[in-house]
Formats: sequence, structure tokens, C-alpha cells
Amino acid sequence: MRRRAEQVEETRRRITEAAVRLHTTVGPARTSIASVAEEAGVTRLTVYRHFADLDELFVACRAHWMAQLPPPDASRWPAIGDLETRVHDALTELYGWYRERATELYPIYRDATSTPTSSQQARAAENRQFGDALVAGFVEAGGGRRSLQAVARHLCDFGTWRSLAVGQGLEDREIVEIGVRLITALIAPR
Amino acid sequence: MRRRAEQVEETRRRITEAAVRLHTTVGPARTSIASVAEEAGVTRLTVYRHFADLDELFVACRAHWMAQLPPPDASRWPAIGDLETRVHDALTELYGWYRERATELYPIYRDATSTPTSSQQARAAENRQFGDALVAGFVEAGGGRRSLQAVARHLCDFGTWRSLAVGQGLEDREIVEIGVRLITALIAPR
DNA sequence: TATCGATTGAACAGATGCGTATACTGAACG
DNA sequence: CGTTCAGTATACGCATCTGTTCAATCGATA
Repeated sequence: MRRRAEQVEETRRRITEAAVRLHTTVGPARTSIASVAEEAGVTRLTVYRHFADLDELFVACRAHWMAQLPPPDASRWPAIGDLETRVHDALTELYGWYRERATELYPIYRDATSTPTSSQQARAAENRQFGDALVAGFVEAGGGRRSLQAVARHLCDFGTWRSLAVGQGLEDREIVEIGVRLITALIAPR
Repeated sequence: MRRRAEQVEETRRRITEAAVRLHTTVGPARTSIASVAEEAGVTRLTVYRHFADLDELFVACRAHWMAQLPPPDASRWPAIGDLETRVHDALTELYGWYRERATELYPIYRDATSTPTSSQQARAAENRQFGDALVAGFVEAGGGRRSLQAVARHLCDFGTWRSLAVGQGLEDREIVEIGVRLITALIAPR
């Protein structure tokens, strides 16, 4: 029963991709089971057969979407010893990914509260990893370490990038430069 | 027909305040005409009689809400000649207002897309005024003026304050300090 | 006291979504 | 070639919200 299983998987894939399409366009808040079924060219019942609810479907979507173009790997950032170089390279990498996925990322970011709690926590944890990797080895010293870590996380947030890139029309290198200046200004003694 | 008019106004006020209560708690996205009517202790028909649709109601709410505790007046900021002092004082004032209204402001900020276009534009314009007043007289010179203006607006955005205050747990004075450092770092020659 | 008008109460039709049930189709499988 | 089962077609009951209609109420007003 090889071919049979393949067809089932194919259907599941079509549903998943239809959901991805809706999540990244109209957004999770307006993505109903009915609309997913229609988008996938499938009956509502078929969707129910594969996914218990929208949350389960969302988690599958997230995995599918992330696998296609994974975000930067922050674990390599701390290896860059010079902080200015590190912030520059890391933010360039991260913002490049944000820009590439901006239109798809925005509806999910906007409708974050319509998203399963587990996914919200996953995104928050991922963002924390970015920020912490950005200033790893530097937060331990100095009195303003709370601020430094907070700013690092803020700089790695999609909302921050979007505010400056889309909202204010800045180019990535300009935003990176701002980030570098800010971090170095916070490290430097008053 | 003085008293009669008063009672009509009273009903309108009850509806408006009920809507404010819903907008600032469950958010505009989940505020239906039916729920407003119920919250106001009034029939749906009465709501229809006073407001054509939810957008009209929202605009009335916004005015009512703003009148009770108006945001800072940015027009006085440019008078502060010393940039560091100006940024410090202005951000302290603005962030204080944000913190005071944070819980009410958040649902509106989150459900911004469920909000009438006119209100969205009004909020955007207001934010631009804040940011521009923050660095008025300093953007004209220097090559990084685009960045400076963009950063100023970003610093005055409710989303920025919320990211650092609520998301990262910073106190207002810490955020203000970050803003001051960032602006001065951008002004200072490389 | 009679009238005007804001508000009510009840009801209608329509849209959209949910979750569930039934019987049917058709192709892969043994 | 008959069984199995993913997917279809259709339907039901339930919930929420929408916009509209009609008759009834009830108080301020002239």
C-alpha cells in the first residue's frame, strides 16, 4: 500500500500549502477551515480528517513554511569576536531574511493573537535566541546589561525591522547601521 | 425641548462609552454592533439610529477617549534647544502617557487593521508629528538625516515602547535613556 | 391632554462559520 | 474480483452577526 499512502500524503500537502497561502495573505485571523478547504480544492470533511482544528493545521503549516526557507542560524553569531562586526553581519543576515519573507511574515505577525499559543511561544523563544546571540559575551559586564539585552532582542524583532523598513522606508544597510551604532553606544562608557 | 435632547445625548454617550470599553478590552476586531448594544444596555436598533456603522462609531469613540486624557503636545518640544534634553523630556512625557494608557491602547494597536482608514491615518500622522518634533532643527543637516528622522519616529511609536516596556520589561527611564543614546549617537560624527 | 419621537420588543431573511452524520464514489490494494 | 478506505456530496442543528420591518411603549413637549 505504497501508492495509496502517497496520495493521502499528497492531499495533506495540498491542504497544508493552501493554508500556508491563506495564512501568508489574508492572515490566520481570517483563515477558516471552510476557506482552507476551498483553497485546497477539497471538502471540509477532508480537512477535518487530516487536522483536528485550525491550531493543529497552523503548526503543520509553520513547519512546512519554515523548512522551505529557514531563518538564519543564530548559534554561529557569538563566534564573531568583534561586537561591531558581529552585530553588522548578524543583522544583515537576519534583516535579509525578513525582507525576503516580509509580505508573508506580516499577516502572521499582525494576527499573532489568532495563532496557537505554542507557536507564539516558539516565535518568542526564537527571537530571544537571536537577540541573546547578538550580544552574547557582552551582557555579563556593565551596569546597563538589562538594557543591552533588551535592545538586542528589540533589534532582532520582526516588528522593529518592519517599522523601520516598511514604515519609514529605510534600506536594510541603514537599519543595520542604526543597530550597530545603538549597540556600540550602549557598550561605550557614558 | 431641552431635556429631551439631553436624554438623547445621554443614550448616545452610553453607547459611545460602551464601545470604548469594548475597543479597549476585547479590541475593535471583536467588537460587533450586537455586543456594543448589549454592553450599553440598549437595543441594536438604537445603535443603528445613532451610528451608521462601526467605523462611524469608532471615530466617535476615538474622539471621546482622546478628550478624556489627551496625548502630549509635541508642538512644544522643538522649543527645547538642547537635543539631549529635548529627547529626554519629550520621550519621558510620551512614554508616561503610553504607560498610563497601555492596556487600553494595546487592543487598538493590535487590531489596527480592523479600524477605519481615517483613524489609521490620524494615528500615523500623529506619530509622525511626535517623531519630527523630536528632532526638528537637526534633520536638515548631515547625511544621515533620513535615518535620524526614521529613528525619531520609531522611538515615538507605541509599538516600540511596548516592545521594550512590556516585551522586555524595561522601565520608562531605561527606554528614554536608550532613545537619548541612540539619537546622540546618530548625530555625532562617525 | 394630545402629539411627537426616541426607544423597545419581536420577528424576518441572509450570510458565515462551526461540528457531525449519512450514504455514495472510485481507485488502490490483497 | 471483491474489499477497504480516502474523499465526495448533501444535509442537519447550532451559533453569531448583519440589516431591515412592524407594532407597541412611554415620556417630554406644545
